[in-house]
Amino acid sequence: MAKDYIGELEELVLMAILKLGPGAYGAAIHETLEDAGRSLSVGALYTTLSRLEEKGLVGSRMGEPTAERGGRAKKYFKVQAAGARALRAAQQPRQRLSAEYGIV
Amino acid sequence: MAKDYIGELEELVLMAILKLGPGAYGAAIHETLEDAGRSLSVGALYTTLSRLEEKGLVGSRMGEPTAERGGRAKKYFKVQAAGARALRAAQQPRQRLSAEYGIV
DNA sequence: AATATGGTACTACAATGTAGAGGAAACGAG
DNA sequence: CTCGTTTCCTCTACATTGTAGTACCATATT
Repeated sequence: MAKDYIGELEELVLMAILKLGPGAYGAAIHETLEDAGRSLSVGALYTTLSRLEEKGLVGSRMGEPTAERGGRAKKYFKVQAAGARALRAAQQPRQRLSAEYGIV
Repeated sequence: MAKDYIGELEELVLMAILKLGPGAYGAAIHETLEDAGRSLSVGALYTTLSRLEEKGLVGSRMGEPTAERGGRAKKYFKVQAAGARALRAAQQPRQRLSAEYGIV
């Protein structure tokens, strides 16, 4: 694994998926991030999701269309083992640095 | 302030400077990051430092040459108020997301 | 059938991350 | 006093991530 660092957004997206659990699909993830204070466009999110999927950090499955107005099929995402690992790896240096003066 | 997100490396560099305090110069920062488990080339570090300086997140001053073998003048960096703010801003969404399932 | 709604995909460009090679300055040994 | 060694900074070029806008699709309402 030559390159194992993920970016800032990628990290947040992974966390949002974990938080949402089984109900993690695009729009919900977007809302979660906005609520957390990280504003971004919907397009930016899907691009990031695609890249995470390419790298094997998240997996996805298409859901059934719901009976709501505009109920298009949702794409549900979940964090793979490799994704959880990448998340931990991303957080480690920060923890080591912050531990010493408590800025976390 | 249209764009106020900083990247993963930028964040770590800011933290390393804070940790080192007055003794924060290139090589020391590099060593600190390596020790924290974030390996990177020296070139990558200086590029990042320049960009942080351009953005006004860090300031710098040239030191006096020391009396060591090869004791060339060092460039000392410090985190500006805007840098500390950016650091906090970068950490906020992560905290809000992680608070709920404790992955931090 | 037309439009509103909730959702995903594509495209193109900006910002960050990355490393390598290349100076510049100071010291010690000859 | 000049040469190699050490320490440190700068420049260049390219890869990866971040960003938003726009297009697109399917269903429900009217």
